[in-house]
Amino acid sequence: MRTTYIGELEEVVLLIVVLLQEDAYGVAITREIEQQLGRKISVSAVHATLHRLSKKGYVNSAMGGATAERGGRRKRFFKITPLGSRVLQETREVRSLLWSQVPPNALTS
Amino acid sequence: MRTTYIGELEEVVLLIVVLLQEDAYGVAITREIEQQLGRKISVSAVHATLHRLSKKGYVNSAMGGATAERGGRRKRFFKITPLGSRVLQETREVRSLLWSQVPPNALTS
DNA sequence: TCAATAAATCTGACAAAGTAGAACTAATTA
DNA sequence: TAATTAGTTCTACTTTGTCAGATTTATTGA
Repeated sequence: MRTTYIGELEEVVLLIVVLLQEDAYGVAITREIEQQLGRKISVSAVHATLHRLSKKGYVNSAMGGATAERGGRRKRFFKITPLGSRVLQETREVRSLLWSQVPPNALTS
Repeated sequence: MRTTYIGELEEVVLLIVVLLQEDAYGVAITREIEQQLGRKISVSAVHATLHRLSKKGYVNSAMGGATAERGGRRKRFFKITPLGSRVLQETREVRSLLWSQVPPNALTS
C-alpha cells in the first residue's frame, strides 16, 4: 500500500526546484511560480513549503556564497533528493493512469 | 491572474468522479481510490472532499432511487460541473507545462 | 565606520484541506 | 418491529497552504 503523497503546492514547488536546477532558492522559486502558473504567492508560503519538504526528506539545501549583487543575505539553494524524485514521479504516474481512463467527451459537458 | 486551484485529494476525487460516470457515489469513489491508487482512505475523507468540491461548484449531486440490493440508505450520486471540468483540465495543463521543462536526467539522481 | 539600503530567510499565527471514528438514516428482510 | 445492511453526515483533529512582519546578512557611500 502506497503511503507517500504530497500536497498540491508541495508538488508544484518540488517541480520548480527540479527545473530551476542550480538556481533553486526561495525568491527565485516564488518568481517562477508566479510566472509559469500565473499564480500570486508570497515568498513565505514558498519557504514554509520548502521547510516541510525538507523535513520529509524530499529536498535538501545548502547556503550559497556571496554574489556580485547589491548585497543582501546569502541564498539557500535547494535540490531534490532521490526520495523526492521517486515521490514526484509516482504522483505523475498516478495522474496519467487516471487520465488515461477518462472517457472521451466526459469533460465537454 | 489565475486563482482557481484544487487540493491534491480534491483533484483525485474529481478525476474519479469523471471516470466512474453514472456510478459516482461516496462508497464507490472510495473503493476506486483504494484500488487504483493503492491508497488507504476512509469514506468520510472522501465525503468531506466531495462536500467541499460541491461548495465550490465543481460537482453537483442528486439522490438516487432505491435499488435491488440488500437494503440500506440511498446513494448520493455526483457529477462534475463545467466549471469543475475547466479547473481539472487547467490543472493538468499546468503540470504538463512544468514537466515538459524538466531537463532529461534531472530526476535520476 | 556606520547609517542607509538591499536581498534574502525565518517566525508566528491563522485559514483551508485531509483524515478518521462515531453517530445517524433509510431501506430490506424475516 | 427488531435485526441487518448500505450508505451518508457529523465532529474533532492533523497537516498543508498562506501571508505579514521580523530578522539576518551583505554592500555602498558619506
